[in-house]
Amino acid sequence: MDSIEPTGFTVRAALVPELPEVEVVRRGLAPAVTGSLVTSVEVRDVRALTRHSAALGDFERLLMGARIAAAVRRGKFLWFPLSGTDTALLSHLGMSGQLLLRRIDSAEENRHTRVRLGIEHPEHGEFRVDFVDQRTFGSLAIDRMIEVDATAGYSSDVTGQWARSIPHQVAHIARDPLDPAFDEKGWLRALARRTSGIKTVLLDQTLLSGIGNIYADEALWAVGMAGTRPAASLSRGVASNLLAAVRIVFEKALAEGGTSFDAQYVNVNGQAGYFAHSLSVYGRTGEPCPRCATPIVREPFANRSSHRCPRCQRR
DNA sequence: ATACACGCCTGCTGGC
DNA sequence: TGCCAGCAGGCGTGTA
Repeated sequence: MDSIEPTGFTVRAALVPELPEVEVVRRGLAPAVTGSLVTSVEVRDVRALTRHSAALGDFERLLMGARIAAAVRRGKFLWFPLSGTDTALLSHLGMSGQLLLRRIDSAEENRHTRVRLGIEHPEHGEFRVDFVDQRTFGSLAIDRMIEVDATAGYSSDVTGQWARSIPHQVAHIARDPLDPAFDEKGWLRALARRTSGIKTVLLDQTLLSGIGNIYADEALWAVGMAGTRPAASLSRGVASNLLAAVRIVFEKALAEGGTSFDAQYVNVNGQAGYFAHSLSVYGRTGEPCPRCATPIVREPFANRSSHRCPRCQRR
């Protein structure tokens, strides 16, 4: 599925969705779903609802006939508040999830479609939204919104009433580094208390959200730091530089991901869900470091992998 | 409070 | 040719 050009730095692949990918999905869906009525709900695989609590009621019944008020994201969580209720349609794409917007009469089919929604927008007309997920780590749910203190903060790209509440399941997730209200000083203080490696801390969604294995490796390469370095050993200045690198990596990926309505239909490969990535170390084992040409190494890390330039990122 | 192992899941790849 | 181990890895849970 993933294809990597052997001589270049650009990867066109359906990699694990992290913050930029989820934000591209959000931007792609927002114009069609905002203000739309949910006209049909088809659950093809109940495993796609593992995040849904039956105690709240039946997923289909709660969603059918609802009107979507907004498309909101924090970190890798994306949700759609439902007008006139204290609930939202919540999504997490997991490892391989996609939310694909199609014309209602589109012939596009995917064998991993787990949930299909029909929606009707008052101006743009009818669409369907397919939740496609090969590895089924992703999930949809109807979740109750809980009020949040203005100072406790909340999410990105939201104004007005939707900034006052957050799905229950997202309450423990920290703001992401693109959120203007992200608490950088608080993050720096948290770093100083951590004995584990900086990469582990970057991946901790309760401290700072949106980073996964790919962008953690990329940001660490950008600042020339090994992920095993104890988090508490970073000076405030170095930690700030690392955070800046995370933001740059994210912004770059966002720019490459496309932000248009049409991006949901067709992308660079003509296959929705794919994404162009310019990666320096992730998945480039044995290839030359873009900075010093030393071969990139892959190392075991917490039951997965880390990619690192052994020269630029000395332990 | 913090740290870390584990299970969940499908499809592809490489070695024998 | 077939079989199987290994890999991709986010997140919630459980344990120390």
